[in-house]
Amino acid sequence: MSEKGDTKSRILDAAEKLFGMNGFDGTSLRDITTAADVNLAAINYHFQSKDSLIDAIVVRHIEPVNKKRFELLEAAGPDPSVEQILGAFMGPVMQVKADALVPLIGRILSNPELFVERVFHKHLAPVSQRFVEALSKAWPDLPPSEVLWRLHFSVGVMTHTMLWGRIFPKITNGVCDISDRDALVERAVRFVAAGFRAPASKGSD
Amino acid sequence: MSEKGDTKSRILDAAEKLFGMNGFDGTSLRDITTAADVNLAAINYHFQSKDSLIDAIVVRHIEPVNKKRFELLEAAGPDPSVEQILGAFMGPVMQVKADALVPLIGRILSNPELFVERVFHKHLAPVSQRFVEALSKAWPDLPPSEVLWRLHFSVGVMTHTMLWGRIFPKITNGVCDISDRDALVERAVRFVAAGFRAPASKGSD
DNA sequence: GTATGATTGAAACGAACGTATGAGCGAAAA
DNA sequence: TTTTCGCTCATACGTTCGTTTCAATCATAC
Repeated sequence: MSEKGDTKSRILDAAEKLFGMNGFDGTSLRDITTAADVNLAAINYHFQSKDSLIDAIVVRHIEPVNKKRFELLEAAGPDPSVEQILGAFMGPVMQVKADALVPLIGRILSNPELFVERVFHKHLAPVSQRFVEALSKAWPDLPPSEVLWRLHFSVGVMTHTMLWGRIFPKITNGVCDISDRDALVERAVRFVAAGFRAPASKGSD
Repeated sequence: MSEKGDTKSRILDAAEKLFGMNGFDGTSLRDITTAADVNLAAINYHFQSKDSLIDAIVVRHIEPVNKKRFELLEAAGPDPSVEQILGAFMGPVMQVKADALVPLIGRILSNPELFVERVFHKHLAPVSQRFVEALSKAWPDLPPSEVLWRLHFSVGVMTHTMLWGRIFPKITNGVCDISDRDALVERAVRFVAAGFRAPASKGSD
């Protein structure tokens, strides 16, 4: 078992691709089993339900990403720059290998219902906390609440870029192409890092 | 006809609220007609289909927003600052009156399928073009493609903020609250304006 | 009053969905 | 060989969906 082309893997591969392309609601289990060339019941055998399948996919990719995030943050030393911190935060997400995963991650991060209950509390709260700490240390003038706001904004930049990466070049005559992932991260980090260095608003609570 | 509480208006009001809360796929016509206290067939009588209803809602709100955007840009004079331009771009969206519309706008802007075919080409391409021009003029060092990238990022900030505005405060103990809309716009504009002022990447095509 | 056209009502349609069932298969264990 | 067990198969269940139908109702014009 567990060879590359077995049923379970084929389901996951097809599901990731289709969920990314058409969204979670826009993809039926029959779409997945047809694309994966497996029987419809295989999904309910290997996973228990559609929701559990989504969870499995999310967890499968979010764990290595977070591991990489912490590694990069550690590797940046005791006093990382804002660019290094944000690069560690955004890089592992935006540099995900398979192209099919790019829009999928956008879907996950732009789906509050799915996200809050099943992803945030479990997998992202500690990440958020750790990076807010690092950013507060690197930029002490900024109130913690403002750091959280700007990290929130940065997630928006990241999410939007990935969700639209497949479509946006088509409506801009190929300008905003995301195929060069390293350049993309550099560009995004440059943007949000400058945003972080903006002076704090007066009334930031 | 056309009094405040008539069938057509009640459908629109209920639909906006429910689409914002639960998404387009997550809201059935029966949900809408129940909330609006109208008959199920009323939707297919006043609008032809669910898709047309969505279109009607989108168009109803996107036109005044774009009108306001151009007005603010004009009012900023012949040489507006980056802050003024971005304020004109983001303000009318984020300052939308009814609270129910906030997540709805997030839904619209984070739904590529709906967006590209039915919204972008019709309603947003001219807006994008006009604001890229203004930003290029205000910040001549930046290549036009980089301006487009950063406007793209700014839309991400805006979209994410609105889509998560209802939920994010709950998972941050009330920190990122969006109820003060003016402060929100000021905060977001401050962030993205600083991002725009970052030096251009080397290999920006 | 009566006819007319716009609107609303209850009910049903076919299709697609997630899920469940139980027989059948093949390889490893006995 | 026989048994066992993980897995796949065709098929169907019950629900919900968007949409349609057509009779009933209402306000207005004649």
